[in-house]
Parts: sequence; C-alpha cells; structure tokens
Amino acid sequence: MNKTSKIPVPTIERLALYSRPLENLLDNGVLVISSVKLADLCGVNPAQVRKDLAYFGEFGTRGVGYDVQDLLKEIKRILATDREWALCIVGIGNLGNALVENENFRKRGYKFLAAFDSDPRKVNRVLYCGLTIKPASKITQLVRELHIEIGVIATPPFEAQKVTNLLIDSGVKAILNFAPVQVRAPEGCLVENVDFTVRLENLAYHIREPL
Amino acid sequence: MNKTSKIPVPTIERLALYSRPLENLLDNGVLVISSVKLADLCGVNPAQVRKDLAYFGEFGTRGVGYDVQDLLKEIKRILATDREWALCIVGIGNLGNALVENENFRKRGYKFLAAFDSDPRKVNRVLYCGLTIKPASKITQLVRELHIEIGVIATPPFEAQKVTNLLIDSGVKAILNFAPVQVRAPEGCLVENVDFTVRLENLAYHIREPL
DNA sequence: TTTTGTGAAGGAATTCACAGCA
DNA sequence: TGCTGTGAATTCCTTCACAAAA
Repeated sequence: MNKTSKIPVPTIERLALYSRPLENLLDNGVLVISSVKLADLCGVNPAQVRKDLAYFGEFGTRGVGYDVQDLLKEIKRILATDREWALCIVGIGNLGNALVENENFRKRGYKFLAAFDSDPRKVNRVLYCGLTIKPASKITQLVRELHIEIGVIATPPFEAQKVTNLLIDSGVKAILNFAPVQVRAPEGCLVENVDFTVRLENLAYHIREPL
Repeated sequence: MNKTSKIPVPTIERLALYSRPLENLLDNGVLVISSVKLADLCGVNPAQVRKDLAYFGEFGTRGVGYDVQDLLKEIKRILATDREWALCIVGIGNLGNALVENENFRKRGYKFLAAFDSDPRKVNRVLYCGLTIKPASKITQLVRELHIEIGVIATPPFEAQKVTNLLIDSGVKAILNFAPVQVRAPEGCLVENVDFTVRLENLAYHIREPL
C-alpha cells in the first residue's frame, strides 16, 4: 500500500518536529510516550500526532503508547535522515559561513562536501570545518564528482537565480535558498526559500497596533 | 469594518512575499502590475493575490491592475514595515553574528539595538555593526531601557527556553528563535521557531528514494 | 482501563468563474 | 475589452469521537 502521494505537506514538517523531543526522551531513558504527551511537547493536537504517524504505519500499541526508540527510528526512516546527505554551499559570507560550520546539520547527516564563492579573495581560504573555498566556476565539476544532492545558497540576491540554475544543471535534486529572493526551479527540482525577514514581518504584523 | 480577525495566517506570509518583487518593479520604473503577473513572479495563483489584497481594501483598478507604488505602500502599512522595529539578539556565535550584521534586516527597518552573550570572553567585544556585546545579565535592564519589541535567539538549544522566558519577562512582544528547539511562550507572547534542519528534512523526504 | 487508529465532521484556505467596473 | 473583487465550489487539513486492541 503506497499512501505516499496523498500525504499532506504539513505532516512531513511535523514529523521532523516530533523527532526533536523524541531524541531527548531517548537520551533521558524514557521508553514509551503517548500521543497526548508528544503532542504537548510539540504544541500540536494529539489526534494530529496519531494521524500523522498513521499515514506511514501502525507504530503504537493501544493502551500503551509509542516505543520511543522504535518511533524515532521509523521517523528517521521516513524522512531519510537515517542516512547521509551530500551538500554544497554557495556564498561564504557571514551567513554562509555560519551554515557550513553549523554542527546541527552535521549531526543530522547533512554533510557539506564543497563550499563555493565567486570572490577571488575568498577562494582557497580554508574554513574551520576543513573545507577549502572553491571558485564558483568549479560548481558543475565538483557537484558531479562528489555526487552532491542538495545545494544551499547564501549568496547576495542578484546571484541566487543564476546559482540555482547552475546547481540544477549540475545535477542537484534540491535547493535550500537563504538569499532574500524567491528563486524558481525548472520542473523536477525542489526549492525551499528561507527568508528571515518574512518571518519578522509576520511577527511584526501580529504585534503591531491594529490598523 | 475590521476584518483583521478573520485574515488567514498564510495571507500575511504572502503579503511579505509580494512586497519583494514589487520593490524591484518600483526600482525598474514599472508603474502598474496585474494580479496575473504578480502571481507569476511569486509562484502563486492570481486569484490568491487578489483575495489576499482584498482582505484589506480595494487597491486595484479594474481593467488596469495595481499601481506598484501604491500597492507597496499599502502592504508596508499593513505589515507595519513602514516604521522601525527595535530588536535585540541573544547568542553571538557564527549564526548570531551573521544575523546581527545582516543588511536585510536593517534595510527593512529591523534594527538591532543590543546584542547579548553569556560567554565572558565575548562580552565587551565590539561588533562590526558597532554594537558592543553585553552580558546576558543585562538583558532585562537593556530591553526595558531601549524599548525592545522583538527578541532574536541564536543560543545553543539548552539555553533557548531560559532566554525566551527572560526576554518575555523583560517586555518583548515577540521572539524569533533560531535555536534548534521548539521554545514555548506563555500566553500573549508570539514565537516563531526557525529550524533549518526541519527545512532540510522536508527537502530530503521529497527527493529520497520512495519507501 | 488506557491509548491507538480512523471514519466522519468540521474548519480553513485555495481556486473557480463570473459579475462589475474602468 | 481587460482586469479586479468576490460569492460559490472545491480542495485540503485538522479535530472530534469512538470502535478496536492491549
């Protein structure tokens, strides 16, 4: 039975959310958790938790709850975070540097195998994580050689679309874009645009004086 | 007529999205834009654009479209980005530094007035943007003195909830949290959790080999 | 009894399709 | 004619409420 095609996007986002407290519970030796408790930890409705999980199988035991370790393993399997992913980053400014050095990515299996910048003054600099910054002209070659699957963009906005196209032509399957423009992907390639100012504007709207 | 209470959250997010290409259009001397073209630039449905805008008034001209300058002004008024917002940041690691130095925030009126870190080695360091890092013990005092409205958190995860509580007690109205934990806000205070790894896991799910 | 898994109900957001106006 | 503004239809997601199972 393949239900994959009808799974709501928000469900996927929440699976990632559920895995965070589950990791803590596992570390703290908690063996079993109910949908009510997990929901509470994540700030969602308990029925939501059960329904989200039920899309993928029957992971719980009625009258008992979910085995923490099993559930975490299942979620990781579903999200494919039980394996390593090959990433590259383009644009090593303050933000790009913070991303490439970020331990959270590494801990979850997201490994940066290459870092690019178009600024000749940055090329050949060695990053704290050990990577050497390569010129943007090497993107296609290295993405192919290293089998990079996800490209992270932290360039200035005016370069972001060009870099996106280049990465996609080179074979990456998805783009995580931090440049403050909406980049477009040709069909078949996935793009996530992360714009911090959009989040701030959202907050500002809700706390501002009413119109 | 106050429709504010029934406005969908996604509508607010999209208003921020619409404003980006509108700024470009304005810079390029484009005077008028149709919902179809704006929708195309943002990757949404044209009816969506019209409906979103219609929640707040009648900004367009039938048969013509929307005046770019007027529309942008209206959106900025709605989102309250036609004024300045006082921010502080807690946690000056790589990411915190990248955020506080980020020109995009400044350009949109989000001004960091204070930066905090609990690491004594960082305290008193002067940042590129001119701010001096203050000890976390000064949070309450400075947030009050500077009338800081939004707190940005870029601490390690285990400190994030404590810092959240402190900021809220000190009077901030909203929190933008970059620490990879879901922080909880007591009632009345707004929190946005931005977790990059959640975005990556979302991408990974969609490009992985099917289960 | 407790808690899952799930059909049904309810609610929310998107898209359609067209009336209304320039 | 061309494009907005909007009720109606549709789609999508969440929550309820309870049967089934341990």
